[in-house]
Amino acid sequence: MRIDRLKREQLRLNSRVRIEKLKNRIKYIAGVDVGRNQTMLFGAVVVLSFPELQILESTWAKVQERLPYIPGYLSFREVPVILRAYKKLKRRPELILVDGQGIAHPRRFGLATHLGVLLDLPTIGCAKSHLWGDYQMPALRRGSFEFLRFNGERIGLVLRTRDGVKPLFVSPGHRVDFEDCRDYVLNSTTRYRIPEPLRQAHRLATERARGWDV
DNA sequence: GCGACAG
DNA sequence: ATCTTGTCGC
Repeated sequence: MRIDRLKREQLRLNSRVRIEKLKNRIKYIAGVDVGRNQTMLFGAVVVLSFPELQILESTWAKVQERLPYIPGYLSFREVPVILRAYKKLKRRPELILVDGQGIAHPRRFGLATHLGVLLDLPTIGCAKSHLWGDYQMPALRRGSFEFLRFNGERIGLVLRTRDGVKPLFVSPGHRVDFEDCRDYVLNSTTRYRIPEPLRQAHRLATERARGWDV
């Protein structure tokens, strides 16, 4: 079956994943997201200054959808259009926030990890809901978190980005560690649940998707 | 067989 | 992901 080939590809690229502390101080942070309209996928990338969080540049691209959404294989559906948009950027972000899981995935290869490995750039997965791992609900205060675990091993964190609001499922994508995940997600989140780079990428992706009529 | 299941 | 009005709570 075709899914078996995708699974083998995840396992093959898996050996390149590195979970380690970010080396450099970040000045450019990006957010990427994908929107849909009929059979078209719209990928958006927005680069912001850090820690000011001012928008510096944004690009987008559209492509025909190739695969349906299959839990565990989201990256094969969304990575192509994200790469297309990414290539149009002039600036090179030093860290990318991705709408989806990092290593908090059945084969430790979620969308953020897949993108990070292909670009060989630091990435953090920020999912709005749970996919993999066990956890306890964190306290209600912004900044509170609990580790996401699989067989006792840490694979991410459930992080409260706003007081009393549903937490985010954050996990290392590539070249970052758990502490980086907490630091950068919290420091790029202002008055909403979603970190600013992702909010902006989502705005652009849905705006392009809605304005598209075959 | 049953429940879970990023976007 | 996307479709959508009202509504609950600070």
